Amino acid sequence: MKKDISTEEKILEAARQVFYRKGMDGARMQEIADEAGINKALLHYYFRSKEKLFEAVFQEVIKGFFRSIEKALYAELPLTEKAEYVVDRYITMIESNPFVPQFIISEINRNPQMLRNVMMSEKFTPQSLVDVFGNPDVENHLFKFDPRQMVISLLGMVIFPYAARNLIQMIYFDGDEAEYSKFLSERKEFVKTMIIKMLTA
Amino acid sequence: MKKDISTEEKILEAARQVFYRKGMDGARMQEIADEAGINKALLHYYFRSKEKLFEAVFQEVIKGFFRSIEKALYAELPLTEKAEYVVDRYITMIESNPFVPQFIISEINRNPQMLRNVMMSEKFTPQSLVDVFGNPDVENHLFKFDPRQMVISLLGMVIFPYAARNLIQMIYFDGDEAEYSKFLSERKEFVKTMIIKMLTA
DNA sequence: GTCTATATGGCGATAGAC
DNA sequence: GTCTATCGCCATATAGAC
Repeated sequence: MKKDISTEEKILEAARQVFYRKGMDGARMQEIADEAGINKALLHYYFRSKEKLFEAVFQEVIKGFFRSIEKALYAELPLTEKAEYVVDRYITMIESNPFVPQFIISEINRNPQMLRNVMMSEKFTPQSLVDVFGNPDVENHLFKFDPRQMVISLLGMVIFPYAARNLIQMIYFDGDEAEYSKFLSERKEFVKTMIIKMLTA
Repeated sequence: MKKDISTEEKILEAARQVFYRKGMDGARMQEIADEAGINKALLHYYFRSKEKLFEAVFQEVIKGFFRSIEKALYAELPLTEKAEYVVDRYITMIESNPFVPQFIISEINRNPQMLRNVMMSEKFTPQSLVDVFGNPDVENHLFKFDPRQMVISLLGMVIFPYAARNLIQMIYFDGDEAEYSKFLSERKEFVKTMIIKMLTA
């Protein structure tokens, strides 16, 4: 049934856009319907309720987010190169979904149980990112720190500029969108350089 | 009029708590009234509308956030020590308001204009944090990078663990709150060390 | 200033025709 | 599967007594 899939996809795509902008509580079913070019009642036909629709979108986003960097984590590379590779993949991925970080951070608190469910349903192995920095087969000076400190730092450096985009853009770039985009495009190189510095004596 | 101030303060405090947990759209005036131990109608007596009440809370939070680190920025210290001092102050401040980062990130998108207004009404000089790293009177190897790259990195490393607390806690700490708190308490030292590494050859 | 009671509008959800 | 019409509730906001 081509028609079915097409409509369901249209709804999910529209819902994603609206939920990105407004969040679960701020979003309106009418707005999603308009965005999808269909009637409001159809949303309830495909997904029973707003809550269910949101869960479907949230699951989809979370899954995509984690899967997209999994490959980089298992690459057979020495520590520093692997770290560079991870940063590269991560930023590239966010660049193509720039609203995801803020969306996730905003919605996490609303229903932590939902996040747990998504994590369970898929077999996420986030430990592997820790392994990248916890691997002791390379000379480095991080032993006195929990390797997760490095992981969180990497994630913070990569994600924060997107999660807090509007704030940063206004404060440090006078609201100039183009200038901030340029800044972000130069950031990949900077973060790579800094991660390597952090990993070496 | 002691009574007036007391009630208004009670409302603001209650509103802050509820808005932290639920956000602007998720919050209910009834819940704020209950939290403040007063009647719902009183909220409208003191603040005309939910929107106005939220703006008052948001302004207050933003102002407090920026002011609290301003002192550290003007300290007369050499680059590395100043950077350490800033990190220290920042984390200490967030530790006493751990829900603020996520709150700000979540609400920024809703109404960027409001943020602009707050920035205008106060005379924020965020440039000073850039000056910390842009100061060329110290030997360092950052010249080929925009000093704002350092600023955003520092902020990301400091803020991200709080903004994405629930997510990180679940993924990397198996949901163990105590363990994550311990992790955070060790983080101040880690970030300081890393910032210094990033600033030196 | 603070309360109770009520108006008003909007939103999620459903009924039912096609 | 898709639409129009409508229900029923709930949240913001106001009226008005005290």
